[in-house]
Amino acid sequence: MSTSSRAYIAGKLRCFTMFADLTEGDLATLAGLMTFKQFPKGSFVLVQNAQGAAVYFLVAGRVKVSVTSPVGKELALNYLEAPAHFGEMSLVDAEPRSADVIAVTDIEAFALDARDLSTAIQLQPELALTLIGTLSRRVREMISRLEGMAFHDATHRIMRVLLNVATASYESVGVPIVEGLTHYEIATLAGTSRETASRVISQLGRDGIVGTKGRKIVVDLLALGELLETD
Amino acid sequence: MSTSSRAYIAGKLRCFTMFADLTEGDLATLAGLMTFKQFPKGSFVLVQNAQGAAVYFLVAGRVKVSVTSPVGKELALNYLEAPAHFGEMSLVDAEPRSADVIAVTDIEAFALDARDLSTAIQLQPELALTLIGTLSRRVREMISRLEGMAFHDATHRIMRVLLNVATASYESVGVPIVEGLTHYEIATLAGTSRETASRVISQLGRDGIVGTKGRKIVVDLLALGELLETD
DNA sequence: GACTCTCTGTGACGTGCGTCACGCCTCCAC
DNA sequence: GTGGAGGCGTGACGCACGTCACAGAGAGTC
Repeated sequence: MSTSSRAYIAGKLRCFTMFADLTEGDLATLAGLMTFKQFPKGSFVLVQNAQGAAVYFLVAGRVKVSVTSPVGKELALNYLEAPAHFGEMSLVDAEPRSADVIAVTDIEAFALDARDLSTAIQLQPELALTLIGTLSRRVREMISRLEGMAFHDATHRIMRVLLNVATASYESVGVPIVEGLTHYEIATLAGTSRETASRVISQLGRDGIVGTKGRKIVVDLLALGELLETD
Repeated sequence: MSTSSRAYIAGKLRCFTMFADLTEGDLATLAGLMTFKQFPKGSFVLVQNAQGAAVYFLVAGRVKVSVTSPVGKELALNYLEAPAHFGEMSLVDAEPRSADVIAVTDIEAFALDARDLSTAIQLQPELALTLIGTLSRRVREMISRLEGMAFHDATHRIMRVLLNVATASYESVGVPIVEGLTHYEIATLAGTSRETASRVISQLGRDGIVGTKGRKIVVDLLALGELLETD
């Protein structure tokens, strides 16, 4: 790999907080372990049940993590935005990939092979802790999704999805809005059908909890939050 | 802590493969970081939403990991048998416990506080990898549970629970049997009601897929496995 | 053995929501 | 603009399963 592309990788890696405090030299070495990859919008970055043992550090774009049933039903596990990493589960065990990762936009990522993980961890022990942290967060998320499926009805789950997405949007952009997600995608996040998602959203509109401007949903965070408390 | 109790801890820790190759000295140091705890059958080892930042190394007994809804419905996430560890999710982030851990039998465990984690990892870097491995496995399990809830009906999920438990029993004892679990507990593992679990099990009995001897269920692994394939 | 407590089996009933069906929007391409 | 494809809204129907209810079986205690 050329020195200049290493410098390019190194620059991108700085965006990850876990690498922010590395020396130039260490960062360059780390960069040398990684390979740069690009995927067009819509392509599969990882596919469920395939072999593969590499973490991906997403530096540009947006991906969807999801699983699909034999009969074609889809359940979305997560949407990730750069900077983020995924695929870390294959690092230690040799199990096949447990979900699809699909590029929602054109994306750029760096891949770190499992074989180089221990080298990377020696360079930056913090990496191990970051991975543990990410995995912990994921287990927590999964538990709360599972609780949702086991304890709450579809209506409730749709509302929770809207609240989460709108809250995230409020925190990053300042507006509590859901956009760029179709009703189908909202449904896959809630583990229910497109029709049910549509019905719930219409009803929330009628109740004045959300406003639907064209294909965007503006959420009254307080009202929706309250509604979710009291059921 | 006395030298003798350290030796006792060290002995118990040897049972964990990740500590098997440590020198006596390192193991003793590690043992010095841990505290020994006992809990009687039925008691709560960890409680959901409580603060707490320690991993527990279970050296004797059996625990149940579960979450409970506000209205008292229960969803079992896992049953763990010594040697196993739990509570590792609180090590890195400061989030409250995301599930209850309840002693199913009298248990003994060693607790390692999060503050001592980096010391422990320096002593035995393998520990970090083990934690990553455990967490990965848990994420996988959660994903597959979630798929179950989203894609399959209650009948199917009950059958899957029976198959898993019986298979585990077959591998450890040589007999494909489900025992020590009530129908209620099976239901909480499948995320359904006690009545549904009962009905499914009776029906499987009538179909000759399982035999119910008293309060034990003997499973025809092949037949049940086939039944789960073809739906 | 008798008593008690928990566990199990099964009927009846109601309903949430998945599915099918179909017409109307919205957005983009040209 | 016009056309087409995908997204959305809503009615109708059916059934899986949660819930209530109660009787019978097992297992542990005295």
